[in-house]
Amino acid sequence: MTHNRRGRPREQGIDAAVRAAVNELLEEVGYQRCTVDAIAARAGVGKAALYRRWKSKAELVFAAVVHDDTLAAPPDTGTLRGDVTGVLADIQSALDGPQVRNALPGLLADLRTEDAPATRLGELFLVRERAYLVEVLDRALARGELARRPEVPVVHAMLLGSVFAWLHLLRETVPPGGLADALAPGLYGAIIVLGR
Amino acid sequence: MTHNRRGRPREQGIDAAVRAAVNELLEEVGYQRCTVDAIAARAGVGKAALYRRWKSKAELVFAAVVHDDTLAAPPDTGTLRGDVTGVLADIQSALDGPQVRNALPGLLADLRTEDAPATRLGELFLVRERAYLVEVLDRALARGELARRPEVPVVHAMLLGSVFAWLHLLRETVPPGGLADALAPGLYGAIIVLGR
Amino acid sequence: MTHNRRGRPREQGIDAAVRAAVNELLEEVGYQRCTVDAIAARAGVGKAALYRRWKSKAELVFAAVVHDDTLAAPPDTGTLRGDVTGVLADIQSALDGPQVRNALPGLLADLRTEDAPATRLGELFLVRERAYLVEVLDRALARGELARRPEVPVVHAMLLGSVFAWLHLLRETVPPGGLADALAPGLYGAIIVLGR
Amino acid sequence: MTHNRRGRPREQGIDAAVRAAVNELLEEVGYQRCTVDAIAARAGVGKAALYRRWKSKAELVFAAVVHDDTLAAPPDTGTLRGDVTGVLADIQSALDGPQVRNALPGLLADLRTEDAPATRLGELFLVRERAYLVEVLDRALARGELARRPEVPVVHAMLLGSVFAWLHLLRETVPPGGLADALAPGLYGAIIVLGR
DNA sequence: AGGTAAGCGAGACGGTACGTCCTGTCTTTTT
DNA sequence: AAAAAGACAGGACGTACCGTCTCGCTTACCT
Repeated sequence: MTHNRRGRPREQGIDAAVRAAVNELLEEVGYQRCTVDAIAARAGVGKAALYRRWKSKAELVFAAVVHDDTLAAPPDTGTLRGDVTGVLADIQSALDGPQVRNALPGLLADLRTEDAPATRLGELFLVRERAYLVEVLDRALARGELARRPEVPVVHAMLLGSVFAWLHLLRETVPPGGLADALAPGLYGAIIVLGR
Repeated sequence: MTHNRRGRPREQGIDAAVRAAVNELLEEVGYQRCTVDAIAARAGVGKAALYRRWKSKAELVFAAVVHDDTLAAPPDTGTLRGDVTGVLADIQSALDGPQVRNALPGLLADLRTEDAPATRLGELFLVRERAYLVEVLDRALARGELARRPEVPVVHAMLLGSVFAWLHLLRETVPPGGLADALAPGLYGAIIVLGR
Repeated sequence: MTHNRRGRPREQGIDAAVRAAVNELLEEVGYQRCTVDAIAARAGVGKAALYRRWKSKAELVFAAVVHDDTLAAPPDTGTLRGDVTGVLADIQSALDGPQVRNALPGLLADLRTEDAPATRLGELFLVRERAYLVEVLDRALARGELARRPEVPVVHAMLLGSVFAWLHLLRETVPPGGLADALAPGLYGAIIVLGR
Repeated sequence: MTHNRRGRPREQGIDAAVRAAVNELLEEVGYQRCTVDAIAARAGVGKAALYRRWKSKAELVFAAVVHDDTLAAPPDTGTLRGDVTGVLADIQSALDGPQVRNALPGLLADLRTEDAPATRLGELFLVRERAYLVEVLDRALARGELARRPEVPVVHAMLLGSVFAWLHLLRETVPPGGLADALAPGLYGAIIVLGR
């Protein structure tokens, strides 16, 4: 359960208002100039309410940027090829979008600084992503598309990394057919080779 | 030529002292707490001397962290498989190491903020990397290992992204056989499929 | 009567518990760090209960620090000289003591800020003090020790101010014979001169 | 000497600009709402420049409010009676005035909180005041107006305290003839009695 | 040989953000 | 309706860092 039964309960609307404020500010001014004071002001909220919920700006922004429905459902398209495309599209939808695109580099930098719980939040996201991946691979095994399951971290790194590199390292424009379609052939091939 | 002929010439030892100071500090305290003041103090140098050479902390750290011999020689091992492993090893050697590992996320965040010349430095690195990649692919074409040259940005994203994700997103430990060897099979397969 | 008959009656012990908590905290940490939250916590009381009784921290602390028996009885020693010593002792007992000594400066600062009713509390205290003073002077007139009654505010300022300055401005240690005895001769002389 | 010979020297105008800003703000909004940020903004100065010179808001305001010429010259009027009036006028001029009047209570409260150096600043002022007092008393001894020198702290408390109480405790309006003239007769009488 | 332009270490400067703290109010549930 | 608990808005404080500027000094080039 989330908090004690005694005392005034946390106000419901605040989380939503903050999430909205953060996303607006990220889009308008980017991560660095998305100030905690500005967030509080735009959300009509005191800074104390923010720090009562999140322990730093980084965690706050992370929580605002990662929606619950991100990576909501593992796709099942009937073929490994289709599933890989689906996973890539999910990853892209999580890493793309004006807000995340602005936030991610700063977030990576700030979360790394924080003692341990950098893990807490990031892992939460990655763990779910990896679970989807395992499911996709297991389905392919069941279908006979793979003879054995490749190392999951390797596949994870290739899929997640390819999307991330495209968006944040190479800073290429997203190709007309969609990023997932551009990356899927090669990464599908990689998985097939690893699972032979 | 780098500057006017008049006046006192720039002192020679400073670049080396600064590079050393930055690398020590990155390893000891990470990027965020690797302060410009701390760098200057440790290098026994005034801040003005730093800003005379580099236009921001990010460029300074970037310059200190990227050695000239990074990606020095394009590997030629006789096979695409071997060349891919070589490129991956080069990428790893550029992204790994205690300093870069600490610096990279912060660097990505700060360079993104800076107006245009974020490009200047980052691109310089990426452009060379991409040239090596083109050479590797062309060699494979010449050998008949590939029928056509895959989209270079796609290959680039897969290779660079896989290493980056392993080190900075998934934060996995480097496997005993080496990261390049772990990633090479799948990525080699991907290139083969794309070049068919 | 002070409040409606309906609903739960105000709990009796609260005033005493708060007074005790305030005095403990004043002694332990001083006025500024004697937080309203700390008072409530130590008294085992909600903050609302405090603000239902007093309209600000300053009034709360003031009420806790001024005992009812402060300046309880106007001394009558038979001589002006003795009466002055008595008044001084009363003033000292009101301004001295570990709690008041810690509280007074902060109290003065905060009460001054508050709109009008700063007066309400402070005056209450000063008015009673002044009444005692008038009585003392009138007795001296009746005895023939004074020919005319000196300006009361002047006398009041001299008596109260001397004690306050000793304790809070000069921060001298209280002399062995007692502060009242140290100050009485001079101030008695002053009154005599003024009443000649 | 005021600072090291190396490095950029402290800018001269800042102290004056800050002093002016503080005095304006004290008069306009009082001590509590005379914010450090507001001071910095009005003085056109960064907060760092303030905290480089003074270690807290209280010390900053104190320094701005106590001019060097406060209590500049010990008066010599030829008679103790005149000298006492002069000292009282000096004290009043130090404690009165729109700024000091607004600042003093808050200052007393905040300086008391700070560890030791509350002393540093306050004492500086009191020590000079006491020195003047000693000189006045010694002159009176030399003239034969006093047979022996009264306890200085007692006299100090009476003079300083009377003015302070008038202005900050009783909050009486300053009488038409001037506060010094109203208080001088009684306090002169007190000193005479003590010095008999 | 001396002037001068640019370099140098040191450190102060304006600006900006962070995270903490505290006050006075409000909102729960319980009594 | 009052109680304890504790969340809320607002706002100040003091710290930290960045990139710039200003000292007094030093070093090489160019007259």
